Parts: sequence; C-alpha cells; structure tokens
Amino acid sequence: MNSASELKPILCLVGPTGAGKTQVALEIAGTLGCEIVTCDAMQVYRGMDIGTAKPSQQQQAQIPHHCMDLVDVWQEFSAPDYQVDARAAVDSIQSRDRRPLVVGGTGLYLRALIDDIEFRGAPSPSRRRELEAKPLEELVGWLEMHAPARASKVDLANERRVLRQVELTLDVGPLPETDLGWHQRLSRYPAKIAVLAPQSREELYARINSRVDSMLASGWLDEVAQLLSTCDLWSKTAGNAIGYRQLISVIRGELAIEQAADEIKAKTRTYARRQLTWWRREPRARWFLGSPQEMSNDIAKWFQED
RNA sequence: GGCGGCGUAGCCGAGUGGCUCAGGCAGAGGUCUGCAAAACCUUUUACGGCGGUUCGAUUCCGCCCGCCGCCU
Repeated sequence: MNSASELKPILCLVGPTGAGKTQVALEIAGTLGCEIVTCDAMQVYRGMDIGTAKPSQQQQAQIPHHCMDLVDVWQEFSAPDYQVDARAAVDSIQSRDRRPLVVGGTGLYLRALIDDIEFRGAPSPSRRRELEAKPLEELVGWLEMHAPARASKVDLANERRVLRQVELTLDVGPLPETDLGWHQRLSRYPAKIAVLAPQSREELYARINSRVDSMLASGWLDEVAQLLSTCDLWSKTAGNAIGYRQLISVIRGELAIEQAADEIKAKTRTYARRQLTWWRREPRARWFLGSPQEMSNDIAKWFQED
C-alpha cells in the first residue's frame, strides 16, 4: 500500500435520504479523481435499483462504484459483510493511488468501515431461532446472571439487542476487560465526514415526498414485481427495505397503491430523521446545509484541505 | 321534508358522570458493536357549537351546525 495515500483521510459524504448525495458525489469524484465506495445497506442488493436510488448505468460508467450489487434479495447481508468488502475496496483504490469517496446513508456501515470495530461471534441461524422463541424477560435474566457487564450496556427493552448479547456471551464469553467500548471511536482509517442536508426540515420532507412520487412514476412497482417473480422469500434486510415492503403488499393485493405511497413517504421521513440523529453524535462530522448545487463546491473545497 | 346514525388531538380509533381519560400512525427528541431503510426508548396536541340537568359533564338531555345512510 502506498504510504502517502494512506495518510490522506478517507473522504466520506453522508446525509439523510434525498439530500442529493449522489449528485454531489459524482461531481466531486470527477474533479478530485475519486472512486466511489457506496455505504448503503440496501444498494448492496441486486435488482433493487429504483427504490434505493442507485446511480444510473451511465453515472456508474462515468465513475467506478464499489460495494454495490453485491448480493441477491434472498441473501442475508449485514455490517460485517460490508466491512470486509468496503475495506477491500478502499485498500484496492488506495493501492492504485486513487482516492476513495465513501457515499451513503447507513451510519452503522460507515463506522464498520472507518472505525476499529471488530465483529465477532457470527450468529448461528438455528440457535437464533431458538433464542427468538424465548420471552424477553428470560433472555434479560440470563444475561444479567451470566454477563452483567454486557447487560449493563444494552437497552434491556430491545429484544434484538439483548438476544445478540446473549449470543456473544455464548460464543465469545462475557465482556473482556480490554473492551474499550463503542464510544471510543478508534479510527482505523482517518476520515473526513461531510454531512449534506437540506437547510430546513420542510425542504427535506418536500424532497423526499416528491422523490417517492417520481420513483413510483419510473416503474418502481414493476421492478418489485419483477424481483418477486424470481424470488418470493426475501432476506430479512431486503424484505424490510422501505418501499419494497409496501409494494410487495400492493402486489399481493393487501394494500392500495395510494396508501402504499403515503406510507412509503412517511417511513422515509422517519428514516431521514433517524439518520440526522445518528450524525449529530458523530464528532468528526462537518455539516453542509443546503441544496446539492449550493454545497458541492464547499464540500469539495473542504475535502481538498489537507 | 321525515327517520336513523355519526361528530374524540394532524390522521385512524377505543372509552368514561369526577380518578395519572386507551392504543396506533404521523410530528419532535434520543439510543445504536451481525436484520441498521431495522429494532428500541422518551414525548407534544382532544372530546363540533350553544344551553340545560348535576356539587361536577367529553360522557345525560335539548337545540343548532356538519357529515353519512335510508325513506318520501
């Protein structure tokens, strides 16, 4: 690996859905000579194009994209998988003396990439099914008894998190003394994180609403029908994607399209809000509030400062 | 015109003569180490209007307004 490029921070462009990241990313990648590493939990799925707002074929031909279209909708994919793939992409880009530009909205995936997070204890599906059948109180009781340090760190009302801690206890034991914790934010890669977001909440929501309409107008429903015809049992992640879940119900005749559209907009807005919450806590983030056109230059300028 | 039903927060929707007056969605804030576009936590906003009965009415009664259905 080239040591000069290794010292340069990884450029990251994040923000809520609908802020205009793709547009800015393409511009910046063009002027700074970057390759794009997608940081999006849903764009890894092949065929989920319209609803995940994937860059077009032309756009992808213009700038190399990585970590996109990695798996099919029936395949499970999660943060550790992303970590492996994204780090490989970053290392490869840097070894070719180019600069990676990480673009996306999935906060956890970004941290999996740039922070020194080690995922351990891959869950076993059969045991997970067993644990899922147990009531929350039982899992909490077990955890408090066998791994009090873990119990004190999780949200005990959140069954999914508690269950994972039980799995970790079973597989890697109680929390090691050396565990520095999530909040240490030990960087594996130095990074510059630009958060792109519209000036106001109203503007963000307006952008989201009209984007959902234009996705539906460009054949989103057909895309889902197409995917559904090749596979009707989707992975947990893909099957939970906003919009896809609702459109599947429409195709199955369980939901009217107008209702689906409203629900998709509402869920997307909520999602955008949670994204903003995530980045508010990111100390390395620098915020750029405005439209993509307005912010593009400012972000590029900041990225170029070394 | 007659008869009946309904009117509860931005929306859906239970309920009650007084008590911390359901719940869901949306909105706002937050959490986040293998489903993260997920999961979870906290939280604002009500009883169509005017009278009456009552110690007390969102709840009971009357009138009015609005909506829906049926009849002529």
